[in-house]
Amino acid sequence: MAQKPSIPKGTRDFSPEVMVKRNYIFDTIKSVFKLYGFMPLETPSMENLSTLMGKYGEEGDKLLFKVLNSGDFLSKVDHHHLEEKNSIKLTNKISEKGLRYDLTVPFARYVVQHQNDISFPFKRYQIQPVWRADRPQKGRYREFYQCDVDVVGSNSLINELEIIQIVDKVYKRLNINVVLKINNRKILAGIAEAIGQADKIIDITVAMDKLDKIGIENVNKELAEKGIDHEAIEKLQPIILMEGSNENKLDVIKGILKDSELGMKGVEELQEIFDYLKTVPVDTEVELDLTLARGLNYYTGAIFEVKALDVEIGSITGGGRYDDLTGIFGLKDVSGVGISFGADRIFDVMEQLNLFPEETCVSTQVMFVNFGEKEELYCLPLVNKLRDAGISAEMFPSSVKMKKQMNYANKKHIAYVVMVGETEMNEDKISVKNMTTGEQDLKTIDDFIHILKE
RNA sequence: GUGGAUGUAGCUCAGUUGGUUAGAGCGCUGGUUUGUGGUUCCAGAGGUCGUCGGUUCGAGACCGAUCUUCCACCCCA
Repeated sequence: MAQKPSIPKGTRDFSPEVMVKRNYIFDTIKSVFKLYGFMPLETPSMENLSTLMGKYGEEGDKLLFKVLNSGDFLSKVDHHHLEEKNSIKLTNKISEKGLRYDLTVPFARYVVQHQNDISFPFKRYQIQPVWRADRPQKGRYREFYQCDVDVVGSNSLINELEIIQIVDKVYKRLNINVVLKINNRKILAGIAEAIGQADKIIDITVAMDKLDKIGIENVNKELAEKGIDHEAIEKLQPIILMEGSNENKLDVIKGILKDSELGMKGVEELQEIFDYLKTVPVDTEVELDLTLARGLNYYTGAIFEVKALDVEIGSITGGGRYDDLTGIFGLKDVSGVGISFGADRIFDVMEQLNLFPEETCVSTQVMFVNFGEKEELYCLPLVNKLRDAGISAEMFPSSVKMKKQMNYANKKHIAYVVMVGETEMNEDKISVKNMTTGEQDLKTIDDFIHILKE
């Protein structure tokens, strides 16, 4: 017991039962992505640290998993670096690779690296694990899967519309009730400008974003702690607490931002997206939330976040537009917009609400009981016949007690058990037992296949 | 990274102010039934009490360290 093996903190094994359900999520998401013309892409788990560092803010750098260099890496390090015991400086000397933190930055790197082979707009989806050296909590893991869709090389807000449609369709297919919150980084910047605190945009928006969680008093307290003066906080109140329809909010914010060129640009963008939205059926509620702030380190336009309505779990999907992500890697004027579905949290939501369809836990449809050598030889071709007909079937691999074989079938939720002994072989028929009703009757293999194919 | 809780059989949990061979339910194995699972009844296996160290005549209970899981902050999917 003491030597029981284990896995690192915040990582998980996925049992077959769980994998079937996870694949259901991945397949559903993938099918929607394909419907909108996105193509698959994969990038390595490891990137050069130079690609990753500085893209997620100071906090992000700390949460990067770094990979130690191979070989005798310490021998090349200067003595004074070792004696200094400065972890950050030393890290630069002994590690040059890191595990990816998200899929967006590696994607931007890919686009820049392969710019001559790509024709724009470039639409890709990517479903892979990412790693964060965060302290784990419920719904928060150190290794988790993201399902990203992005379009780069197009400024059109039709792309934003498509992202919203994808969110709508994915959650409709998964049967999860959600609200899609939308905001615009330019509006946030405009607000900061309008209250005379343009340089404090990050502090202001991060505090505003916590409204739902900590309430208005605490938001104001945090703003004051960050050095925002009373007058500015006062001006912010009507914005933070703004209610009403999207149109109303847009009208009000338009008035507030009328002197901010950038802010007005954001208002226009949102207006255009809402206009586009009127042309297609989208059932998901799209709510303009002026306190929404995400990915401020690289988003420049729209910001999206999706929350499940029936479960308390934080956001299950997030994204936005980034105008200059490829610029960091030397490719200017390539704007992108994308969104990321958090598969692990979606899983938790579906598990809690019992939304996985029954079929997802069914593996084998038909099991043949094994009665012995003679029967085995007789049944093997029959099992194969079922498989050829596209029916998943298996024969119990040894002629152990029947109770054990039945038990196996029962636990695996196998729908039918076929029994072929001496009597059946003489008649050239099989006994088929329906495991849900308990009914059992004698028929030919062809009749059985015919029934199953209906 | 900071602060706080937690850890006893495969699972969910009991275990009184430190005191003999640590319990229950579910699950598992076998039998009741040598061609019938999911329901009954009977029997059985399984724990160096997260790990390491300390206090004590004696520790599952107390102390320290470490790990896990969870919660808050930070940030985020």
